[in-house]
Amino acid sequence: MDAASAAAGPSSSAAEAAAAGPSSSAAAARPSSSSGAEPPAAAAQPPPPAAAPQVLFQVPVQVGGASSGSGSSVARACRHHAYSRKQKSLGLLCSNFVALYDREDVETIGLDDAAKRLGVERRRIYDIVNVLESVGILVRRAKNRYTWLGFGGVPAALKELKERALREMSGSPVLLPMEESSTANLSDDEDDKLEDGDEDAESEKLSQSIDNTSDKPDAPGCRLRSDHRKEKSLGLLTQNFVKLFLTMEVETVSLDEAARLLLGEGHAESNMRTKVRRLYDIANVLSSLNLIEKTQQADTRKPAFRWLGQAKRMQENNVTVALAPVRPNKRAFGTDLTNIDNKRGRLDSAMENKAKLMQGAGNIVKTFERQLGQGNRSDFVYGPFHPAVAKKQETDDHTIKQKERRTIQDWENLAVSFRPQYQNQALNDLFGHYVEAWKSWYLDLTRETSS
DNA sequence: CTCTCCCGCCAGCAT
DNA sequence: ATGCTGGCGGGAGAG
Repeated sequence: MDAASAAAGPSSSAAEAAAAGPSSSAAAARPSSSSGAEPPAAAAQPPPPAAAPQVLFQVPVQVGGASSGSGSSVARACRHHAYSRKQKSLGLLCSNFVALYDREDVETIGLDDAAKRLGVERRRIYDIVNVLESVGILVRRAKNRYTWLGFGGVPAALKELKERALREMSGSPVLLPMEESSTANLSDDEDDKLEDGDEDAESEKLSQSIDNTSDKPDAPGCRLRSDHRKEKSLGLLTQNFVKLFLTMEVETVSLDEAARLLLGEGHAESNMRTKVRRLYDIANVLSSLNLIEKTQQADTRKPAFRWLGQAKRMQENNVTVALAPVRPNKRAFGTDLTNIDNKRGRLDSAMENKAKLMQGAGNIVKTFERQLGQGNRSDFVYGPFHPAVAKKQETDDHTIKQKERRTIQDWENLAVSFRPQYQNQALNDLFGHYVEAWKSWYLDLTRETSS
């Protein structure tokens, strides 16, 4: 009740409606509940390599394939052990999804078909598909129909995402003239504005909703709903989450921080929770894609995610097959470790350095709030934030005194008007501060080095 | 206890 | 009207 009411209040109109149902439904829905159809042989299992076109996944677990008639004996025998969340995780489902479709002969995917084959509800497929689309692994073609692009599409998608992010940051007005007026009347937390122009190839899902209102370029009323909804889409959230990694040098981000960054500060707590829940979903599938991995922050031990950036698929036997040069010690989602990272040589080879980065990342929000509170001071320096471009190894011979400086050329062009355009005020401002800080730092540096 | 995150209701949009 | 999408948050499993 408390939760329900609390949730209902702050959130959107749709929220309370949902709030009403859950309790009852949830109860019935739980574990190996009844609810009509027997939960099929759960999710998943890595399909045989040369899977026949009609692969039907089986439960990888002890529960046994217990397909139809509810494997009475077995099921009952270990009833309470029968249900395991892990077997139904989005991550596992994603792995199976990929295993099922990542073949040359696959090109279009039907959601129903996928759901059936994987033995899950259609709803879950949407989750998977939305994030996969965000990273370019597939594209929505039509209702119920997606085209498989495969991992080959990832690099391009990431590149695109990164470019878009940088473009947004560089001040090029990305679009949405009418956004804010619209969100105003929606009682909902208008925390996040709306962002990118999203007419990029891969994100036609988004353009779709824009199409039908196309005739009137400035008819705010119409787009509102869908836009508002779109703003919160898993797909967009995925993209923004990824952008976080692509545009900042911070390697590790806790979902908490991510949520805050993506949400802004107006966070209505319940809102934060929701966002974090979504981020968990996203992180799970991104993890199964090996785009990120779970670790923990050096100092806090707080769980966080590290960007790997090398999408690769898992082989049935759980052996990961790299599609591109990947860095060594890989880790499966969920495992923890101390972050040892041999990827970037000297830059962060030092633990302290790393810890410091993390420390800074952890303080982003607080710092940001402080900044907000006292108007826009522009001389604040965000240590941990360095545009990802910086990773580029430079062979250039600059008069670089400090290691950080080595990446300057990469950013030079951005220096001029490094202005974020994230749809939410907080992120926007955050970047703004960062950029301002960086700019002045950069100017100082150039002044001092070149003269 | 907190952290994770599965689950399915149901709103909103497309057909 | 029907069907497709997918936001959402309850609440249970895992730690």
